Order: sequence, then structure tokens, then C-alpha cells
Amino acid sequence: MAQYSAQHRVLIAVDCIIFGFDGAELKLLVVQRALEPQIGNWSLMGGFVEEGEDPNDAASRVLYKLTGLKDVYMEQLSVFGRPNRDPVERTISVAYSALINIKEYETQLSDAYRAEWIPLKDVPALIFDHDEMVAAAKVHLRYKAALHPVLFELLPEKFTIPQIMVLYEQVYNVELDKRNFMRKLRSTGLLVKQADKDKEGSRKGAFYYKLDQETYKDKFSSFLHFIPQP
Amino acid sequence: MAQYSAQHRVLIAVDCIIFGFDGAELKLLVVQRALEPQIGNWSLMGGFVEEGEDPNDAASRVLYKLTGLKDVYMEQLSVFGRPNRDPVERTISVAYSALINIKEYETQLSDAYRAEWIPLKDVPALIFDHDEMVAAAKVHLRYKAALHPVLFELLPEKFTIPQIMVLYEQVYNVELDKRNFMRKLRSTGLLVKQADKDKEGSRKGAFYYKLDQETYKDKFSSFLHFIPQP
DNA sequence: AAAAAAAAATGTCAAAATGACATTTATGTT
DNA sequence: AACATAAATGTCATTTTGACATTTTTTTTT
Repeated sequence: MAQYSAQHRVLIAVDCIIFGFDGAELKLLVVQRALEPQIGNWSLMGGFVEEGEDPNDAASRVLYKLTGLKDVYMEQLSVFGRPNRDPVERTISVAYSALINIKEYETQLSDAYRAEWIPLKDVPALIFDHDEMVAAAKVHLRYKAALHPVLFELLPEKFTIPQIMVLYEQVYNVELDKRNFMRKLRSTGLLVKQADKDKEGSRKGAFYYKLDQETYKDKFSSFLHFIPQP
Repeated sequence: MAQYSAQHRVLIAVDCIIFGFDGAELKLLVVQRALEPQIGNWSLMGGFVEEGEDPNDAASRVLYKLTGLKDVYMEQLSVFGRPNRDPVERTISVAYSALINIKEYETQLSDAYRAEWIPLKDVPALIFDHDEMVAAAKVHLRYKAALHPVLFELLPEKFTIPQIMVLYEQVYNVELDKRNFMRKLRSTGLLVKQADKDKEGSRKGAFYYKLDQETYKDKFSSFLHFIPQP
């Protein structure tokens, strides 16, 4: 017996929901589809899982091809397998959510895929069920970030408190209280204050911080409650 | 163009990690594999996704075949797709975690699959990567149940406070404080006290409770924190 | 050089939630 | 009637939360 003979075989794809944050707005990295059908339409970056390839590795490969980045924070979201989601042929897709430090990416920018960062709230309709994937990724991101310091993955190595706060406000579409938010942030022990300031954003300038990598790893999985009753 | 011609097609399976609770112990429903290879060995209940079938529906179908139950609480866990996880042929599996009220199932018991409830801590080695699936399901269950009242899915319609507490203690392998746990539980507004008592478990008897279905739906997604820093 | 403008940084207090802990209550058994 | 068993309940000190306003730093303007 070399095969489960009677069974039905399908294509497996991966699709990446790629979030980025430029200091002011939360954005999504989308591409213009390179093959028929729907060639030229907006789409998530994706690709087929190849022979002998783990789907997780396929997602990393696809992300690397687009961004040139490795070791990106990425999580498996869920499987999208509605029978006719791809009109050409039955394809089951595994959706992955990735968080990118947008500055790092910009230096790697490649035009090969006609990729664009689009503010999350302006993202146009995407092909197939990619809109649903994005919706699921947004829900997941909100859930995750309410409890775990995952949004730091979107920030550069040195960042300021006002930047983080704007980021949280973007993700949850709320206004936060500076004092309470900062108290919470401090209490996590995640931040290491730097001596210099970011003078871009204001006259006074805001102190830079870095992540305490040790604490970050230790506390990543505990419940930190950044957002009051999200 | 009718196909993405050059691509590699694979089998898609679903596997169900099925939890049950008999009032004293947390158990897993496992079966003895019906086909080669590894026929007769312990395995999760699973099956192939059929033509035109959504993977979620496949999981429901597989669960129904085994237990005769519909509308069971079930969540997609994640994809297991390591290239040689199934030695016969490349098969990518979507793992689902299900929570079953064990009493309901017992009335439906069918011998067709040589299924058995095995205490979670005594589960033998399973075929392929099913051990990893179970491990992932345990992690997920702990995570989920720390925040959401999902464990009630394991209990019968009428249950007692001591029963719930034992269940939480089983899931987290800790001892909880009766008074604090009960205070937390009350504060959720999930419980409706019944007039009668369960006299099985003790002389004094423990009052039965039911879930307030409205509140359950409303609060299911909010963060309730049943477990102090899990 | 002084005043104004802009955003960052910080502190207080009352209310709510938590964690630690021991006693009383109800019922069947001896 | 006394005993054994498990269920049910209450208190207090500590911590965490949420609401809220002022001071500080620096650049720009006059």
C-alpha cells in the first residue's frame, strides 16, 4: 500500500496577512495578483505549499520573497477551505498573520510583486476570501495584543511611549489615558529607558525606550492586560 | 486555464482532540486505528476531507460519526503539515479540539470505532504526530479556559459548584481556594441556582446550578479570569 | 530675552478586585 | 444523640484599577 487510493487530493496554499506600523498608522501589505484569474487585483501575498515543504516554512518563504525579511513574528491563524473559494481549482489555504517593523522592510523594498502598504482602514476589496482572512487577522491581533506585548513586534528597536500608545489606539480604535497606560507599561518591566530623545515628533522630544529582551521572552505568554475590557 | 497545473496536490485530513469530563477526571476520547499502517494502534479520531467539503464540516462529520452528537463545541486548533507526518503519503491535517458532555455521549455509545475514554494523564502514545496535537490542545484549553467559561461545555446541563471546581483543578493541575473561586464564579453572573441538590457526591448535598444562557453568550468572549496567573 | 505654544511626563485618590485565611451549616451514618 | 463529611459562607489587608489636572521641557515667536 503506497497511497490512500480513493481519496481526493487538493492544492494547499498559504496566505500572509502582513501588518506594519509607520509610527502613525496601522497598515497592511498587499500585492497585485500575478496570475490568472483576477490578475492585477489586490490580494494577500501567498503561494502554494511545495512538495516536501512544511506549510509554516512555505509561509516564511513567501514572506521572505516579498520582504527580504527573516525571523519575522508570524502566527498561524486558521484554515480557509470553503470548497469554491478559489474558482480555478479546489485550494485550501492556511492564513498566517505577520507583524513587521515597517522601517526594516522599507530598506528591502522590491517591486517584483507590485506590493503596497495600505492603511488598514483603506484596504480595498481583495480577491477570493482574502477579506475574511484580514478580518480574522484583525480580530486575532486585537485579542492577542490585549494580553501579550505582541505589538512591539511592529516597532523599531528604539521607540517612544507616545508611539506605542498611538499604535494601541490604532489597533483598538479607542483613546487611551496616557497616565494609566504608561503606569501599566512600566509595571510590566518590559521597557528600558534610553538617554536620548526622539525629536521628530514634538518640540520637547520623547525619550526612546528599548525592549528588555529577557523580560520580553519571560513575560510574553503571561496575561498583561494592556487594554481595559476590550 | 482550468488548473494551476504545475502544483503539488496533497491529502487533507482532520483530526479531533475530544475532551470529556465525568465529574472526577478529564478524559480524552481515542480510537483504535482502522486502517493500515498502524492498524489497531491508538489514534485520534480523524478522516479525510472529501470533495466539495469544507474542513470544518469534515471535522463535524467525523465527530458525529463517532459520537452521534451534533452542535458540539469545537474549535480549529492548527494545521499539522510536516512532510512525512504520515508515512504512506503526504497528508496535511487540521486539528480540532472538541469539548463533550460525557453523559450525553455515553447514551450514544457506538462500538464501531473501538473508541475509549482514557484519563488524560494515562493516554498512551498515539500514532503519527497525534501526541503533539494533544499537547497543543491541552495548551489551548488551558489558555482558553483561563479567560472564557468554555469548560462549562464539558458539564451536564445541571452541575454543582464542587464539580466545576474539580474540573478547573484537573485542567490546571492546581488546588483552588473554594471561597475565592466561588466569589469569582458568582461575579460572572453565569450561574442560576436551582432548588434541588446533588446528593451523589456528599451527605450534605451540593446545590445544582444551570448556566444562564443569555449571559453565557454575552460574556463568552470577554476576559473573565478564572485562574489567577496561570 | 521674554512670552507663547506644543507635546511629554508625572501624581493622587477613591473604588474595585484580589489573595489569604477559618468557621458554620446541612445531612446521613453510627 | 453524637459523629463524620463535605458544602457554604465572610473578613480583612493588599493590590490594581480608573478617573482626573498640573508641571516640565523645548522650540518658536515676538
